[in-house]
Amino acid sequence: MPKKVDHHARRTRIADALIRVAARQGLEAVSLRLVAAEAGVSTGMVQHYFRDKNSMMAFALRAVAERVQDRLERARPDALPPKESVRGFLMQLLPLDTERAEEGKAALAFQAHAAVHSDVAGAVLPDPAPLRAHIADLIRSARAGRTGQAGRPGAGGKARHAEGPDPYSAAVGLLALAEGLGTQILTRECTPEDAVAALDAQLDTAFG
Amino acid sequence: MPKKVDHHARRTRIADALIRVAARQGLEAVSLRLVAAEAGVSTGMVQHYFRDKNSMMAFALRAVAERVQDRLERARPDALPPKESVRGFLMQLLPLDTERAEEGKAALAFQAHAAVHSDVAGAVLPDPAPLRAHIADLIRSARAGRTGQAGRPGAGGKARHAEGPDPYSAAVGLLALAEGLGTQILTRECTPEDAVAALDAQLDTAFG
DNA sequence: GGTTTTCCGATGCAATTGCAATGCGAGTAC
DNA sequence: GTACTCGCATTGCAATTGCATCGGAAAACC
Repeated sequence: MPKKVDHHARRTRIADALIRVAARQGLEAVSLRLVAAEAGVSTGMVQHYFRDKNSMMAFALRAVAERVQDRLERARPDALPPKESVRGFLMQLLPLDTERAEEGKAALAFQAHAAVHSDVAGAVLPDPAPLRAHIADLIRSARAGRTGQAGRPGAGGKARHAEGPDPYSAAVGLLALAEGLGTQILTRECTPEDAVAALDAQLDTAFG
Repeated sequence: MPKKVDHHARRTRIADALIRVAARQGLEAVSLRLVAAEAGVSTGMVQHYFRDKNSMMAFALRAVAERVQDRLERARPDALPPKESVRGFLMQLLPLDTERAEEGKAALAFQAHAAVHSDVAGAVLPDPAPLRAHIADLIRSARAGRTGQAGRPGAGGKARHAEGPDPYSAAVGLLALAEGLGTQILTRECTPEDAVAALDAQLDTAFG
């Protein structure tokens, strides 16, 4: 048997180059040759690891999604009170530094791509439900804590009192809000300060 | 002097074709020939009305923005109570029917484009501040009304009591939320029902 | 050490791209 | 009626695109 190479590593390296190009010049500028040049490899190698451009795009799409997911995992300080924990999550979704801005631009480009090519997106993108459920649980536990009951994030028990919106709707809203604020920051429709203020305001109401 | 034609109408017709192509296949698929074919004209005519592809894209970018703006103007029922008025606005931003879904896909594609080519976007996109200010005023007037004072939407007076988040942050949040929910609907991350529920929940808290 | 199988660089090709150049027809001003 | 100018269709071209093909080189297994 011949040379043993880490296929996944090679593919990821190429996908990273693709993401960089997409973040800098948009998906329209993504071509086999340009991606290969950005990755510092030959176009032949790109062809070797991806049967065609579409599969390369699909892999990169998954790669951005995983990158975001990874950052969320890393920023999971379960020791903090629920509200601060959720705030930590959502802040990670805002493009507040150059690294996340680049990532956000790539993610935005891929969102547009996914909206049009829903077939590849559906097969590759992760299910957003678990994250929503986790945040909803944190909201529930925070409210339970405020009324004296011990919060049990995993139990999914229903709070009796309604001192705020339905936790699930609040979770969906918080995530969508972070995403919307993120794209508005990227398109300069919104300053980072206003975005953080709006997010904090929404956090305050969601947690009662 | 020769034939007299409505330049703006021609350009708009071409831009509409571009938007249709972008909504169906994404901005990557936009080419002079395809847009011309979609518009039912020759590529020569497209070249006649747009010096190059970039200026055509810029014009189309402005066209989508104006289309959204027009729908918002049309859906401005000032007779309704403030909360319902704002709800009417925000609902128009959600892609709940096929027409708005198509428009939303095009808008999403252009957002990604604008995030990367901020120069053209900045020169062409409208200022989001007036809309935010209007919504913030509606929030203020609704709260004033609830404490017995007459609401004066244009006055911008500051409410003394804090029975909710800062109106400006609430307005920024509501608009960003609608945008985020809209893209999540388009990417199938979120059902329309969940989106409407999340939006209504947020409306309830914003208006106290 | 030979074999074999994977890796991947190089080249070629048909299709498509944005755009320039050319030409002409039609309609208006005179 | 004539001339002139704008409106636009056609054609051509260099560059780029995605992809197929070929060839060699390097490494693991016998």
